[in-house]
Amino acid sequence: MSLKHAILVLLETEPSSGYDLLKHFKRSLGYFWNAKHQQVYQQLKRLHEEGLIDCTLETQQGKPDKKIYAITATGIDALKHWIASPVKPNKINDALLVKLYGGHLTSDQNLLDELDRHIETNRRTLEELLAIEKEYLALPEHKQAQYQLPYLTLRRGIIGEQAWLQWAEEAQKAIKK
Amino acid sequence: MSLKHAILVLLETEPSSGYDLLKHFKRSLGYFWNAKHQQVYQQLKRLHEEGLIDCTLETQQGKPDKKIYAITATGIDALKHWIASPVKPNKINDALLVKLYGGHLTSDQNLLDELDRHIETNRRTLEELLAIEKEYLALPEHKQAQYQLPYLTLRRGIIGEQAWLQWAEEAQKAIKK
DNA sequence: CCCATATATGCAATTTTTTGCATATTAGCG
DNA sequence: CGCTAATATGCAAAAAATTGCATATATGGG
Repeated sequence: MSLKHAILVLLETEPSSGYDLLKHFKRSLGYFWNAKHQQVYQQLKRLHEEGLIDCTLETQQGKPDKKIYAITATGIDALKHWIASPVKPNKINDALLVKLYGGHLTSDQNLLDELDRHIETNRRTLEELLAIEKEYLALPEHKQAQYQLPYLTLRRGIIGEQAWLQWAEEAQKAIKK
Repeated sequence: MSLKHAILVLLETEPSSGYDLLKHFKRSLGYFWNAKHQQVYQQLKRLHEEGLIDCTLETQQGKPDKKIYAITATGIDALKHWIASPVKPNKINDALLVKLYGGHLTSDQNLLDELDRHIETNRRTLEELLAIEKEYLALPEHKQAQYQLPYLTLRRGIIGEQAWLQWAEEAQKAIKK
């Protein structure tokens, strides 16, 4: 269960509301950690009960009220502890590959269409990542050094997407024969 | 929930016991679909109740009895239906990257050790995949054509692992400065 | 002989995730 | 004025995954 820790990592950087976190899960953390809004709100509630995070109500004008969560000292301890211990290797469950594996049960056209859809998505993701990289590379050196580790996760996203697209092209050609 | 479909895909190729399937989940399907034994047995039970698979008890000598499951006509229909409809894009939850993202809370050495561990694992996986590829490429052409689609999933594994290792090297260098 | 490993399956409880529903405000568009 | 989208949060139920425990046989090594 690292959703918990993913949230703590984000809150350690900056106090945020659930909604803010969700935006992060769609952006910076998004390519390597996914969470739905219900999951985030539930987890925040639990983390609050466990005393790992604080909560302050912020009234806004023009917008609904926000609950701003901040990590507590206990929370930082828990996070440090988690970070210091080995993480389990990443579990992969890729339905597209299951589909391809059993692809003889459908038409090549269906497989190609499916591939196209995913290529579209992945291409867009790659573009977003490259745009963020560009921003990063435009930062002064000390800022770059500061964000070195998050940048490495970005690199993982970029390299991963590029490899995926390379594979997809290969797969297209093979199916088209 | 594609564990269900992953199992059906495997059973469509060949009737198997839960234990057999588990071995597949550790091998051929293993790099893109993971399942624990309890999950497989539970799912088999459910699929049987739903009438998507048949079950025959096979008594063995020297070994415990086996339940051999085979896909039914209804099962094949369900599978074809699933394969014909678009799959959801793959959800990624990578704890290693969360850890790296919050890596300033621990020592560089800890991060490097962690990376080493994962590199070790991924390198071994890549080797296994390359060994399987070698076998595939040694097959006569008509056999290769027959296994074209599973081969593409293997290629995905290979390309993915290579890219991961490439990234890991980059990350190592960056952390070592 | 004991122990570990491989074969083979499963229940029960807990935890986590997903799905469906629900609400309230403000801004902008036609 | 009604519609949609963005902002902001949540409950409840169902489904899925994980964890812990449990069992039974056979083989091979020390």
